[in-house]
Amino acid sequence: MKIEDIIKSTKALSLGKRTVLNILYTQNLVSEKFAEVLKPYELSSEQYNVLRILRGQKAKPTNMCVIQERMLAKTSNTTRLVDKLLLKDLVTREVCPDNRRKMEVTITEKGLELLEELDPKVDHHEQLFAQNLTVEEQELLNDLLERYRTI
Amino acid sequence: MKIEDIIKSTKALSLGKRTVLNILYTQNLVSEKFAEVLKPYELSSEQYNVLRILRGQKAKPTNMCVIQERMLAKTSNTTRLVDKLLLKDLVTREVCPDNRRKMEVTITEKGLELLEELDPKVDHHEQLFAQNLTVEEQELLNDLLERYRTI
DNA sequence: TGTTTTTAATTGTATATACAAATGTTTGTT
DNA sequence: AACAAACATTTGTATATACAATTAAAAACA
Repeated sequence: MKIEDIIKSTKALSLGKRTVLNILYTQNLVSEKFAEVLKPYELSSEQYNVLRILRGQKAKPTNMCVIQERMLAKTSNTTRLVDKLLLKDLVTREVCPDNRRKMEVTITEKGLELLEELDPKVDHHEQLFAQNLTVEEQELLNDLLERYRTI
Repeated sequence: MKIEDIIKSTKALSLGKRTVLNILYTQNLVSEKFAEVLKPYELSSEQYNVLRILRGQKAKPTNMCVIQERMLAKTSNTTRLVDKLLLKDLVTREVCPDNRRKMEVTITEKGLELLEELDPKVDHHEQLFAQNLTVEEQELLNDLLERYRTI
């Protein structure tokens, strides 16, 4: 569906505006579908993202600021996200012995198991959209986005 | 910058995952820059979006549900957004005389003036990104996104 | 050593989003 | 007319984001 029809615009949009709106709307749709995938597990996409980062660290303890810099949205609030994960026993948090300002966050066995259970569902979500384009088209889309966002 | 470098991924990502992350990250960046444009006017992007929709209605009174369906994020809370705009005298809200369930929201002169002042700054924001691609590439990007999100 | 600066994380406040429930109005049905 | 169903909006609660302020520890330095 064309973006003009989606926002029911009365007049034609400039190319620049159309591109911005298309990116915003596509992201909305992808995020919405992803939230549906996570919903049965009572996990928000931001919480999932933190777990994913912790697993990427090979389950080594990870500081708050490392988590923050690896998150897509340079969020302000890693503390409160980790709080939520702690309540569910998906991570542990301890004061770093070398530097007592830092916290060491580690994914638990339970957290790893949850991610493993989610892996195929996350793959499926990605394929839901990817299947609409050929491999070449996907590569092209990635390339265009990467160049588009260069400031 | 490649998406792998941005999230500092230790291992290579699948094409499907890369595309999802690229869309999420690009939208984040575009939205972040847009928030900067609006900040001096103490307007959030969602509030701007409501004003834009009301102007698109040629300043005719518009129901809450019409506003809602035209918003990119099928948000739950048009009421509270309109509340904020009311406080700033950018819109008016009255009970619809034909159907007392409905509300008629109208952009004020002050709201229209604010949008006019913003127009060139919004255009500039769009161009900031658009200038990185040729017209043909932008058309291609729009086309790929549109097809990608088809469920 | 004592003071200042920087760093890491947390907390507070305002705003926005998701979802469910509630309110009030209109429409449809018997 | 009385009751049920549908509709339009609002409200409540939990979560997330943006930004500023605060706390505590470490590093720099006079």
